[in-house]
Amino acid sequence: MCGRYTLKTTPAAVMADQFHFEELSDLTPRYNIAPSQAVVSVRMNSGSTSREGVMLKWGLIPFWAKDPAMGMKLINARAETVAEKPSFRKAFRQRRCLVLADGFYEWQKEGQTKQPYYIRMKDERPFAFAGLWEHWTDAEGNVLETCALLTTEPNEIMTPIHHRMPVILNPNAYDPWLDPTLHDVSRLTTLLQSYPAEEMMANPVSRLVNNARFDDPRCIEPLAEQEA
DNA sequence: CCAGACGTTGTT
DNA sequence: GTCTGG
DNA sequence: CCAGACGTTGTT
DNA sequence: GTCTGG
Repeated sequence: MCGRYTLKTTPAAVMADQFHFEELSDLTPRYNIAPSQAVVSVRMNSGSTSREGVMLKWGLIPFWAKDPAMGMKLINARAETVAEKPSFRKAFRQRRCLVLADGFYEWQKEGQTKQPYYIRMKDERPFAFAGLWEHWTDAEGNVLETCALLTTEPNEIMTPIHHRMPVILNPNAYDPWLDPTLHDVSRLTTLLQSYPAEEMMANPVSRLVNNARFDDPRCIEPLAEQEA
């Protein structure tokens, strides 16, 4: 699954260039992005063909939910079942998005303890998780825009670490994934592959990352295997 | 008909 | 909102 | 995802 | 054990 990630060396202009959305102003480097926080995403402008950058709260609240606490559970959606699940299917059909990142963490179980790993591209390029977004209105009429990240089978680099991994979209999948007129489930599902392991690298990191309040470059410092 | 769930990961 | 279970 | 709280009465 | 907060 994916429950923490980074978005660090990403000046707004570079992100706008790579992902083609109107520039967001306040991009500060992040080393420990956690559920419930505002995350940088890209979606289609409603009623137009252009992309827009938007901050979404991580943890999807279905539009029909009575209690927004539901969002604390729905941080991930399984790619294999997302088209049918009541909590996700409408968003899967109508509200797909990119969530921008340049690395993510997974915890490997070692007996009673867990070792965090940091996973990123070998060339350090930012990438896009496949996401869904939703809007929810409370009793006072305040609107919350929330999102969830899709997960899939692990690739060769992830298999020793964890049995799920986030869906990282191939750049040529951005357009169809974001296209609100595309509703063909099999075409959409085809986009949700495990990203090629050859382009990725993983290394153990300090347990400092465990604490979501610790948002610091030390989260991603490689740890030698023997001291892991 | 109404009531209650609606999710993932991981654990057993 | 929509489906399942009673 | 992990960390940390999980309670009341009464005081400041 | 389970829920909330980050």
